[in-house]
Amino acid sequence: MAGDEEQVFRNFLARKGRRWTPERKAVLREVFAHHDHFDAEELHRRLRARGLTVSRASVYRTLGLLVESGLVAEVFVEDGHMHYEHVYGHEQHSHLRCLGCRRVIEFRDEALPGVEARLAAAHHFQVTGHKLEVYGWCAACQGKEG
Amino acid sequence: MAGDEEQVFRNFLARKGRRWTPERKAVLREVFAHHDHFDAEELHRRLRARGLTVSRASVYRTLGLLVESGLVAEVFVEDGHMHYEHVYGHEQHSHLRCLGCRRVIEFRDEALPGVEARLAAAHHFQVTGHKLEVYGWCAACQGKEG
DNA sequence: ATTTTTATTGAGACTCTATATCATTATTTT
DNA sequence: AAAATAATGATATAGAGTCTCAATAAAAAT
Ligand SMILES: [Mn+2]
Ligand SMILES: [Mn+2]
Ligand SMILES: [Zn+2]
Ligand SMILES: [Zn+2]
Repeated sequence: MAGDEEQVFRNFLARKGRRWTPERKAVLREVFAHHDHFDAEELHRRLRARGLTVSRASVYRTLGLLVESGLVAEVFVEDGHMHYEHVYGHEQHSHLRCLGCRRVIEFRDEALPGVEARLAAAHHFQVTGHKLEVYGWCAACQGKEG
Repeated sequence: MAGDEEQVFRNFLARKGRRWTPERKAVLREVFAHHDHFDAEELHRRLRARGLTVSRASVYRTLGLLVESGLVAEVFVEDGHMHYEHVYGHEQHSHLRCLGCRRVIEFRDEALPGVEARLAAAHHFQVTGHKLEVYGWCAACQGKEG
């Protein structure tokens, strides 16, 4: 299960008639090298820092494929652009965000599966996932709102 | 409480040393004229259609102020840009989105206040709000995933 | 192994959303 | 009425993300 993301991605690509390339491999590896939230330009920078030449266009394109495959998820918009995280091999979780220092705390809550189930039943939806962000002020930032 | 948004906005502006102008009034009125989800350009178009001349810049600026005041909320990103809704005078709700036809269903779930409360306690957060989106396929769109 | 087919790449142009600049105008205060 | 200062609109600018296309490389066919 863990470390298996390459096989999952290759299967996904094969199923869609897409190809496995060194660029896609490099992006996949970098995305799964750290557990953190990142954006496209940062990912591009990291790859270059490792001496791997993957164009900006290919980074964006591969990121799209990774999201489509379900290995990676869009987490939130900050500073006017999307941020991502790898999700394959990790428990589903949500994000608690401090409006002051912008710190992000990951959390799991047992109530969410119930919410999904109720919605599926009430609206005849085939629910595939959800995104929950909770906002507020962390202990350190409380009272600095002005 | 309902229809009170003008007074709330004027108070908000006064408190921040900002001014009440015809342009801000026009934007506020248009935002509260319909209950739907909209984007900045659409709002601008609607104002022009009414014969009101408010520049694009002022639309974006006023939208920012409305969000800051809490009268309006950012709901989701679609087609690469933000969508909004007025929230003042309405019960808090979340959004169920069909990945096929992009239809949006509003819903309320009793579990959410509990989630907020548990997070506040566990992380010493002063929680101010949350945003929940649930994704899936509506009855009409199921099986068209390809 | 060679050839053929076709997806991918990279460079840069381009689109679009959103913000910044700044001279002019309007609101608020004195 | 005058002074102070915030807001406006036109336009420029920034930034994220997509598109184009000729060259290249992966996979399939022979
Ligand atoms: Mn996370
Ligand atoms: Mn809504
Ligand atoms: Zn904080
Ligand atoms: Zn649908």
